[in-house]
Amino acid sequence: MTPFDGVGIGYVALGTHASGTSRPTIVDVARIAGVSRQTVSRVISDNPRVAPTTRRRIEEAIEQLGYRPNRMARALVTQTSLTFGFATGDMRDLHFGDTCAGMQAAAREHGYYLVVTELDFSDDRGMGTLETLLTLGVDGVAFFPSYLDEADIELFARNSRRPVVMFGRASRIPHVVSIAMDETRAANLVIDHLVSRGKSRIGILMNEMFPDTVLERFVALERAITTKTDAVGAPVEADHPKINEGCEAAMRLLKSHPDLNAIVAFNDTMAMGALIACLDLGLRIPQDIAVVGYDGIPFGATANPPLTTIVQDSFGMADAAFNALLSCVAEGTPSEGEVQLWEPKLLVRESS
Amino acid sequence: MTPFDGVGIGYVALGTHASGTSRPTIVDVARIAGVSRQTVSRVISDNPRVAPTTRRRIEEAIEQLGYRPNRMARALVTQTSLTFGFATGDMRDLHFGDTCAGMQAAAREHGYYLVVTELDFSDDRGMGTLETLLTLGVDGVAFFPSYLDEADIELFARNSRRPVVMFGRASRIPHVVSIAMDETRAANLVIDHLVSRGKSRIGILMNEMFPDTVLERFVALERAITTKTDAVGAPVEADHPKINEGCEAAMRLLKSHPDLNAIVAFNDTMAMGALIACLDLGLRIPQDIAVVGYDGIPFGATANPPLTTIVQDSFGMADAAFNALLSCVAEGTPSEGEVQLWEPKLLVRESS
DNA sequence: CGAACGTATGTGAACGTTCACACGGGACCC
DNA sequence: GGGTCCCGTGTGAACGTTCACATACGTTCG
Repeated sequence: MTPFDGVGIGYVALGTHASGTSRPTIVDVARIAGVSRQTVSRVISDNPRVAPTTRRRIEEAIEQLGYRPNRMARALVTQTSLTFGFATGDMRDLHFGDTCAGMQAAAREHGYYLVVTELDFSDDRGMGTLETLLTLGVDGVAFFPSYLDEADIELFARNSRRPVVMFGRASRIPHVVSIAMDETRAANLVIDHLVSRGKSRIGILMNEMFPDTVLERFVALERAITTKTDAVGAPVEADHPKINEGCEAAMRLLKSHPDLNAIVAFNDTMAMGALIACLDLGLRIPQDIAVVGYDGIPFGATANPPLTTIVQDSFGMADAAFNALLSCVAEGTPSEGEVQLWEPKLLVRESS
Repeated sequence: MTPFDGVGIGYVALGTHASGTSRPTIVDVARIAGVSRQTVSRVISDNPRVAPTTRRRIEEAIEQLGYRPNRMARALVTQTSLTFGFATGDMRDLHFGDTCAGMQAAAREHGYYLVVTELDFSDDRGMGTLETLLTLGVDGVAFFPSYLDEADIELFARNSRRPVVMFGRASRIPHVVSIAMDETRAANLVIDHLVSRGKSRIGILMNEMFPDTVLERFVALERAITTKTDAVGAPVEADHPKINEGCEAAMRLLKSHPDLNAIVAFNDTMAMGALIACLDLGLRIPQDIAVVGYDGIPFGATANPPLTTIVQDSFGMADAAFNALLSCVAEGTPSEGEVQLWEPKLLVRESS
């Protein structure tokens, strides 16, 4: 059928992989090249102290055997794996995706490797996953804290004895570098913009998950609303940060507060749900009601109408996270923690 | 400032992590519990052959030290890491995201661990990344082949000596399980539907990347069009599978073929770009032109108008991939390869 | 009552690599 | 010509764990 039929060179006739035959080791290479393991080790770690002819012979042996050094064995002795871990709440959230891509790119550039995993909240709110990452031998961890609170994170940073970077919350936690958007600034951008459009009866759609992370955004928005409009605080509905739930939450919000003329959502996904709800209710966007989201995901541009949103430089923040991990590895983690605050931008489209 | 100020118990006054102090090992636990390493080893691997009192003493020592077994050391001797690797072209593609989430869920359920990475195409079309995954010690690999061709994949499967699952291409490659949607069936669903709507002048928007993967979809569509309409083949434009590029490709397509009354795009993201292009050109959707995508991403529902799309059960396919890896580990990889063909569904919305 | 067995625990070796150090030989210098 | 140095290479130990086997001590049974 395929051009590959009957190839299977080197396999026993069992019909399955000859899994007993394991990969070649450094000793195999050494034997073929007629040198000791250490000399091979020097070649694969680019140590210049090897004679050119020997080096060539070893390289040929490596090529011939298809040898690749075993990272685990190497990590076991060096206590260093050139691997960072990245943990996120939901791989499918595009904001996480951008961050992940940014870290991948930075890692690649520096010869590092990135291991990505989803936090399992049921395992001690996610702590279990982080711990497991460590046992995999990563040199440092960056993560979105999701359900973890400050005490969890500090405990983890202390026990891990590895650099730890946290995204999305601006808390100064010992031994932890946190990288977050300036929520106060973002809230001011949003509310100033809405007020300038004549919208001052503003409702909020929040994420019901990740209480501590969400709180910063919510508090900042409420404060901005109280400061810049006649209202004291704002009505809020919380739900999952997905389209359908965003739609339902917006429905509830508009039912209980029919006088609203603007909705700010926790993220673009919820905001797009809110757009659907508003159109369903026969409201014109933005004349009757304005909708604003957070994150700047590309699909916001295809929404009906295209969505106004707070854009954060996820890619740049990820790059910063990687470099923070790297410099912690080199110079040690700052014991008092460190907070990097990133500037948000408001991307005005037709929904406001 | 925070309630955690001045905690730093156990840290030296250098202002940085005491990175010299490494994590506790099995020997530390053994010493504290007054037993040998092997007895501790038995406890952490749930071996029943340990006296209850001893077990409790050891468990206390583990708790007290915060001991976690080192996966790498364990993998080094067992040659088994309970970890599978997953490699994808673009973390941000939602179709990949669903697959990744599905594998994570399955892995979790079986006590396995999943390591996710993006393929670095510049490193031997992605082979480098796959090889690196292996050196990390995974027990098997699932991946989207992207730029890899059949020869690459077969070579990798042969050299890896580990189970390999490939997504998205229905090729029977020795030692490889491939899991793919039935492209012929999908193409027939799309074209039948369009024809039934009176659309028979159909253009195609393809992904310019990943030639071999894209080819199956393209060939299936062209064959269906030739079979079911008067046309012989269909005009096609290729570009990156993103919104902007989808929009531009659609513009080019409609400029060179103004008579088209339907566009089928490689994925929903491109299709949503096509929607924008059509609206820009003043075409009514679906009256003047119908648009159909592939993948069934949730944002399709928020597009203007909501997008008709081919839905594949990414989550289920991911689950199947995990189980295939698991059974290969247990029973050996089938030497002739195996193809799992999954049934697509057509989700009709307002764009067609 | 001694052999046979079972149960709880310990010991040496191994996994694949690097580190610290040792070794032999040639070049250089006084 | 002997000391010093550098260069290329090799050796034993170590990383943290499990495996295969050994040991010590009961208990059971003919």
